[in-house]
Amino acid sequence: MGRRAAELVVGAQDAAPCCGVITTAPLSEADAKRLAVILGALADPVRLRLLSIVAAQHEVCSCDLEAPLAKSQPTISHHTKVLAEAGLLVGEKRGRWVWWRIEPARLAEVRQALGS
Amino acid sequence: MGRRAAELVVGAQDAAPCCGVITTAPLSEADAKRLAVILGALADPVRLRLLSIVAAQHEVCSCDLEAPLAKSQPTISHHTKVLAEAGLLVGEKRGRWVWWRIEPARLAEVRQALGS
DNA sequence: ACAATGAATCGACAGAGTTCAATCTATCTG
DNA sequence: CAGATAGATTGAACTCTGTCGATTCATTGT
Repeated sequence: MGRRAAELVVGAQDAAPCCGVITTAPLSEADAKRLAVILGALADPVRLRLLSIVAAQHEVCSCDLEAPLAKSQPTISHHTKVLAEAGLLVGEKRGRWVWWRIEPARLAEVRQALGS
Repeated sequence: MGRRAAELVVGAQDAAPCCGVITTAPLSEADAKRLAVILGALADPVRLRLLSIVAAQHEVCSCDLEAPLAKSQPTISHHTKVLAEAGLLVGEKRGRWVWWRIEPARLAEVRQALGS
């Protein structure tokens, strides 16, 4: 490996299309479950604020989230993991740091699933 | 009271404007908490399917939800209550039955909170 | 190689959420 | 009024989730 900082995308998802529109036709159990996981990732005050902080700054280091969210390092790590697994956040490891950014397409999918 | 079936709206909410847009600026703790409650109401496979069934039929009786969702009567009652308290569902009691319908404005609020 | 540092993982614990049987309440029908 | 029925409430069992201290892993700089 070179000395150059590796650019490694963390938490990249298949980005499954995910689910139908709930106001159009009855959801299948599988679609409902998939959508519920994503909405579950959003349904937490700390994660919502985390997302909003990242969105406001375009890109944020994990280390810069502990203070504004007033949570411990393991807790921040847990929340970023949940959001990344839901495809809402993408992390890029640069050296010792992980930089996070929003995945706008995923958020758009959720909005669409919630009725065009 | 007359013999006529009372038309009583169940679970009507203040319909608080609820929250800012998460992709615009950091959310306050209060806004994050409010939005998390609504998203939490959505973050369940049974409730998502319940919503989609109601939306597809415009209006549905509680009694007609047990079979398609394969849940007990108390469980259905619990879920409709959660959704009504979140302002996503509105119930109208007519005689022995409660008829539920979607509150599209609330769903629109959630979509807006999730980005433009 | 070694010390320092940012992040992930593990283990434990408290609090919240889902589910259903049993029960209670309200309403309709005979 | 009595019986039947739709829905709400209660209580208990079980699972899931958020949180953090301690630890481990990965990377950087000396």
